Amino acid sequence: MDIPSKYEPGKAESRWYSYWMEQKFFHSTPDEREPYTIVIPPPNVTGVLHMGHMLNNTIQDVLVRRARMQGKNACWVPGTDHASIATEAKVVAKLKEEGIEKRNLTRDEFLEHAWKWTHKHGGIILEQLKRLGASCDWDRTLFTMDEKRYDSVIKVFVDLYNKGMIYRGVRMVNWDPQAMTAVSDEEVNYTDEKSKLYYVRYRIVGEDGYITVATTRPETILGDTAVCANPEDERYTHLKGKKVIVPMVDREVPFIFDSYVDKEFGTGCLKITPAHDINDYEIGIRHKLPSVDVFNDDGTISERAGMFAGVDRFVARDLAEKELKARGNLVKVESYNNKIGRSERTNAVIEPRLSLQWFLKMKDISKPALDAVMDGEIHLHPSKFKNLYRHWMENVHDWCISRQLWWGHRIPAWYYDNTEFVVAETEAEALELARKKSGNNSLKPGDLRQDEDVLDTWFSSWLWPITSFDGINDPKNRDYNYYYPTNDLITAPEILFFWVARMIIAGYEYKGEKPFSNVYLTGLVRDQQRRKMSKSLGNSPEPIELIEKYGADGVRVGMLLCSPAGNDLLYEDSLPEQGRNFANKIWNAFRLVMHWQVDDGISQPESSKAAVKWMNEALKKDIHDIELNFKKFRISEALMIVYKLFWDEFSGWYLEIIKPEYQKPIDRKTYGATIEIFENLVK
RNA sequence: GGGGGUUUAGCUCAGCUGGUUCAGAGCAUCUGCCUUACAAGCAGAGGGUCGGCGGUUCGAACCCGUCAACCCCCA
Repeated sequence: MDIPSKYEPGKAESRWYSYWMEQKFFHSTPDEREPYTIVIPPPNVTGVLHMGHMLNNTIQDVLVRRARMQGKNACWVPGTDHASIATEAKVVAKLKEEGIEKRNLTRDEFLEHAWKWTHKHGGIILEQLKRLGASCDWDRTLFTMDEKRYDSVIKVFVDLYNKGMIYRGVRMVNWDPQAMTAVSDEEVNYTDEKSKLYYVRYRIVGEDGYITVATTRPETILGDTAVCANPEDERYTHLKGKKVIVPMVDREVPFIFDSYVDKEFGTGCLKITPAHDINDYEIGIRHKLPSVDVFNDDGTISERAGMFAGVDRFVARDLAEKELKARGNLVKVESYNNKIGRSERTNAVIEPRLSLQWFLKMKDISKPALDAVMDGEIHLHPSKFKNLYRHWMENVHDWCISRQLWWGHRIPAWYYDNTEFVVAETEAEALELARKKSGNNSLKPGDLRQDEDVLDTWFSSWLWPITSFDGINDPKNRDYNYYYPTNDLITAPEILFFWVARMIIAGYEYKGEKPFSNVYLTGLVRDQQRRKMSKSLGNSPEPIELIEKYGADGVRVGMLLCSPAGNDLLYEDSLPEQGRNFANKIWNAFRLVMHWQVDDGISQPESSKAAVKWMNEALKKDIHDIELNFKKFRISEALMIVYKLFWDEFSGWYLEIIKPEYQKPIDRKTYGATIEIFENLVK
């Protein structure tokens, strides 16, 4: 028998994987065994595998395979996420390349393009996961917008609406003018950026004087409805009850006092634009100020502003500067660093904006989810995230769940006149409800108009552990009652709130039970300069190429060895190299043992006998330690024990001791024991 | 501005309720070896005021205070 001295992972891995698939080793159906369940954090349907996925899914694979070896009925449910904004943006961009503008398409036409795109790219990432060796139950593959998942989301929306937990209202939202949709608070990233601070003077009505206001956004002056100072600021107390004139539009607005204003900042005097700043909005409510929305959906200035109509907001800023200067209202301009909110999806500067949206009340519904983590019903690993979780859950805001997009679950609300609407699962039910509610029995289907907006993507993924087993449509079904609650959830800390917290909330609301017992938060994969690996930076290696070069197991062992829970992983090529070397080490140990001839005639030397005993003890001790580490979700450490056990104890000492002289046979007893040890090790 | 976290070898990190596994592991480095399983290997070696300062204690990487640096989240 000739075995090459170098392990060739490519061949072995693909052969084993097809064998596993053919034998349906990963498939699970409910039986009398204890279940072990993981639902995959669904990757973006049109995405491709990146380093984070590799780390994340490797950990899941380890846990699932371990459960399987422990005799549990292990089920790992794969699937993909429709990723509303991201996918829609990609489709829009692709259509644009073909010379098609989204606004020239009907909703249905656009969705047809989007589905085509999804079908074309949707399978890629799942195939890549197979290359990685992920032992998912592929027969259960799901999509957040397949029929059952879609229906579940609609049902839940209707249910929450009927319980009075979903409402429609005008609120300040984060508006992304490029995607032309509202985004949630969590989808806004704040960065320090250089900007200018403009000092602008406003004439005081009935006096000769001016007051000066500092602002970073002179274009919003058009929407000012007050000027405000701190009530304790003596510089301005004499202006009580006075009015001032807004420059450019010459509107008379009151001078008011509110303790929100920081005396130290700028001139201590703040212009109030309730339509375009969250704090101004709140001050506006307190002082019953009107609000003037000066922007259009795409970030250009609207007719309502009174000037610069149709001009982009950043161009308008420069125009406003010139205009103010020309009118003698501009006192000075300073350079200034301030925090700018940008959309996570499009990187466009977020515009705080008043808008009519759908919201989910979070306060009551999130209570059980807070308790579950605090009481240890659900464990976060590492536990340092507990405090963070509590802080967030105690300060939840209502969740803006509507998005001005087409790709997603369309809000099941039907309007039968401009403001009146009903919420129902189907149009037929809606019609019936509308007739009842309006008292107008002659309403026809054509009189109903469905809400144009879709739901936030997280409004489907927060149900994922439930809908994976169709628990909303059919709560009595066998899978749901067998697999739920799932055991462990593996994900990145950045979506602890986006997703994890909300899944816990949904779990208690719809099943009265936690969705999982353990949450393992992985670190981020970064490069040597600690930069997050990303496509745009181009600092990420291509995962599939790595697999080809080092073998999937090599890459996986390498990554796992140095990524304790919650710690970032600084990637370099030496990692998969180490993994590959380990695979090679195993290969060669196997090769050595396979070459031995067995002779029943010779007896076992004392040295071998002792070695077998010693090796088995070492093995027993390490298995015990490995168990302990798994219990604490210290997977890196567990793997390191295996690594050292195999490399040092087994290969370094044991094999050297029992190794017979060159070309001499080995005794039966030692051989048998060795094979047994080997098999235990490989597990 | 509020909260959380981190700081131990060149790098990534262990180190539990203070005391014989307390200064550790892997990788990297250096030296010597192509020795019949493996050079993707083997044998050996070096390397740290445990962020700074102060305190508690018979005793501190570990507890307390303080300062510093870095990271994350929220406004």
